[in-house]
Amino acid sequence: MPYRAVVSAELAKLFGILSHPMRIRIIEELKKEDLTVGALKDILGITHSAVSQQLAVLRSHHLVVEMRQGRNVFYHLRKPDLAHWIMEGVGFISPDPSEVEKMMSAIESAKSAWGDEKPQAKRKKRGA
Amino acid sequence: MPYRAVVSAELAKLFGILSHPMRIRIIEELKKEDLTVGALKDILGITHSAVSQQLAVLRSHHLVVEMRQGRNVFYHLRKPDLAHWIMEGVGFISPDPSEVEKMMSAIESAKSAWGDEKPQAKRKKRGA
DNA sequence: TATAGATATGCTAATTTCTGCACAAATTCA
DNA sequence: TGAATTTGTGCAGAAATTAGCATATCTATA
Repeated sequence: MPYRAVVSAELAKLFGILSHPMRIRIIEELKKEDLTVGALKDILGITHSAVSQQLAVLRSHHLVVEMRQGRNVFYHLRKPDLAHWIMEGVGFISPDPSEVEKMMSAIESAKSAWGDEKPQAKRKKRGA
Repeated sequence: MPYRAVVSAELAKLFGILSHPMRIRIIEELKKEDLTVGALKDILGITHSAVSQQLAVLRSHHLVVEMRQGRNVFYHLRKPDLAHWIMEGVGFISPDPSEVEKMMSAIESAKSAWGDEKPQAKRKKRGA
C-alpha cells in the first residue's frame, strides 16, 4: 500500500519488459519509423511469430500501439520519448573491462544512430 | 558484433538488474543518503542476507559502491543521476485501469519524494 | 568474542522464450 | 462469389534458464 512499494513495483515491471535485447532492438527500429511485423522480422532476423510475441509484450504495457492499414499492421511507439530515455540508460551500463574499448565505440555509434536517423552526416542538427 | 546488438544486450542487462522492486527501493533510499546493510534491512523489512544479496546484484554492475567505515559498510550510488533517470521511467508505466487513480497519486508522492529530500510533512491529498 | 556484512549452497519456483501450428482478417483475382 | 494469398495473432508445450530466498559459514573490524 505505501506508494513507494506501488511505484517501485510498477517500475520494476517496466524494467522487466525492457530487459530483453530484441525488445530494445524493436523500440530502436520503431523510433526511426513505423514498421510492420514482417519488416521487423527481416530486420531482426527472427521468426514472425517471435516478433509478434515480443510486440505483444510491449503492447501489453502500452509501449507500442498498433495501427492496421489494409492487411498490414504498423506499429509505432506510443511515446517516442521512450527511445530517448532508454538511450540515456547507456550512461549506467558497465561492460566487461575487457570489452570497454569495443563498447565505447559501439555506444558512440548507437548514440548517433538513436539521436539522428542517420549515423553519418545528412543532418546537422547536433552542435557541439 | 553489430554495435546495435552489443548495446541493446547491455541495456537489456541493465534493465534486468533494475527489474526488481526491492532493488528500486534500495536505489531510492540510497539517493537520499548513504546507508548500511543493517539500515536498509530495517527500512525495507527484509533479512540482512536478502539486502546483501540485492546489493551484490547492484554492485555487480557498479550501480552502487561500498565504503567501509569501521565495521560498517556504507553504500552509495555511483551515479546519483541513476535515481533521477529511473524516476523519469514513471512516464512510461501503465498501471491497471482499475488502479489508475491510486497510481496517479502514488506517482505524485513518489515524484516529490525523489525530487526532494523531504517528502513534505504529512500531505492530505487523498480524497475520494 | 561480538558485531556487521559477504558469500556459498541448496532448493524451489517461477518465468521466459522459442518453435510450430491453427486461426482470423484483409486482399486479390479468377 | 469464393478460393487462395498475405499478414499477423495466439496457443500449446517443451526447455532452458534463472531468480530469489533462507540457512549456514566465513571474514574483518572492534
